Amino acid sequence: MASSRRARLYGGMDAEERRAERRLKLIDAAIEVYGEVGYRGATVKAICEAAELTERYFYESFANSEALLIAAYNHVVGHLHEEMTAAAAAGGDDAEMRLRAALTLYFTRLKEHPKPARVFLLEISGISPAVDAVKLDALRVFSDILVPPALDAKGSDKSGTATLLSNGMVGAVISIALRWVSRQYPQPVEDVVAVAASFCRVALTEANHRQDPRLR
Amino acid sequence: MASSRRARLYGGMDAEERRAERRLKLIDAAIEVYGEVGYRGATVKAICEAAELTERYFYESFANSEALLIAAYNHVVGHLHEEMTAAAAAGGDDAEMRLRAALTLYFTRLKEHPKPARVFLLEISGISPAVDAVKLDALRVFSDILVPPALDAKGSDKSGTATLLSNGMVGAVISIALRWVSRQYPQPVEDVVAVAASFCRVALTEANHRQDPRLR
DNA sequence: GTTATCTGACAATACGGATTGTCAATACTG
DNA sequence: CAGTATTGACAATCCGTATTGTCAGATAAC
Repeated sequence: MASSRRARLYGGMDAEERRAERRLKLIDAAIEVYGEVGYRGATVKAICEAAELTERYFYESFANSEALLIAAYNHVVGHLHEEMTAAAAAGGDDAEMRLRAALTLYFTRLKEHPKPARVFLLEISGISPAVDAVKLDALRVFSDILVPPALDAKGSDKSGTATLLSNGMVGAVISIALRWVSRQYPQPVEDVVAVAASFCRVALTEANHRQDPRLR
Repeated sequence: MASSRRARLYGGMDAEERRAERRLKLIDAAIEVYGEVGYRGATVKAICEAAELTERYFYESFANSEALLIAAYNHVVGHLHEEMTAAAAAGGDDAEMRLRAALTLYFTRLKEHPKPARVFLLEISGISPAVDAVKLDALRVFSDILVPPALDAKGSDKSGTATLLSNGMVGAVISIALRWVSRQYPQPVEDVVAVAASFCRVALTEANHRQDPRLR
């Protein structure tokens, strides 16, 4: 019963496995095509051609273009965040060190993969409420990786200042990244990291100052 | 000859004047409609209805939807920047004071006009290269208003750090603004200004530190 | 009042892409 | 090998909007 008759194998693969493979190919192809013509310029047909699949398989895995965009975004960003978290952990106990490690990894990857960078930095905005929600979620994670929310800030922030700070920080980093990418990396990674870090430091230190307003 | 036969008057207006008036009505209507359904959801027809004009007049003044978007953007942002410049000037000689004055005006206006705020903060990105160029230009102006480029920084920045700093600063402010607007203004203007200013201060002070790297 | 100009409503056309459907070719199973 | 599941190519349909065109009615000039 446990291994009830499985679906016919093709290329040594389960029906499920084949489906999963096609799904991945579509995601990879989408990233590629988005990078060429942007999300808006990307037609279902073009993506399918790039994936060497036909439209039928598109709708097998995704309800519509937007679903694929979200899947592709999560695919890329999820992996990136994992790497950043690992890099931060490897950075030791010092908040400053971990921050720099995470940022360095971030900008390094951005430089290694220009195509997805452009799309997922820029075009991900304003597509639809669903996409925006996904992006907001990712940005929250991003922020928490860079500057982990202090436990002791729990009660001391009824005003929502912490939210503003983390917004600003993420906005600064993303904005720097965006321009750096679209100008094709005019500055070395270290310089970019240094500047980005100086904005993150605002969120890092300002949160503490807040505890004792007299410091400012 | 000087006052050669002008076009027939309608409603006491020149042909030119009527055209200009229609153009303005279209821009106002566009801002309204964009605010309701977003730029992408805004059809030519809907905008024309809101403007109480027919499509014919749309194409009289604009080559296509994108042209109207750009015109509307420049209309709103141009005015805003004028006001910010004035506010900054009224702030006196102190860079910090001028910064706060400009930011206060900025966030105050944002709160007064939620609809255009959303569109021109968010949806303006990634429409097309032409629109992006217009936006980049506006952001440069914005940056220069907040933190006027120091004259003495001329030679000391071959690395493009100043560019990175101003990108980050603008990114932080815009990002804060965006979320603040879409969350319907949870914090008072003063708090938002204070946090935004702390990010701007990075660009303000970091530029100086750069002159003597030992300071950091 | 007559005529030329301008206006508003709306029809006609054009276009591009999403989504679904058909069918023959191919790859596996027994 | 015969039979069925699976695939790939592509046609057919659907849908919505941009853009252009038509025409009767309204408005100003003389």
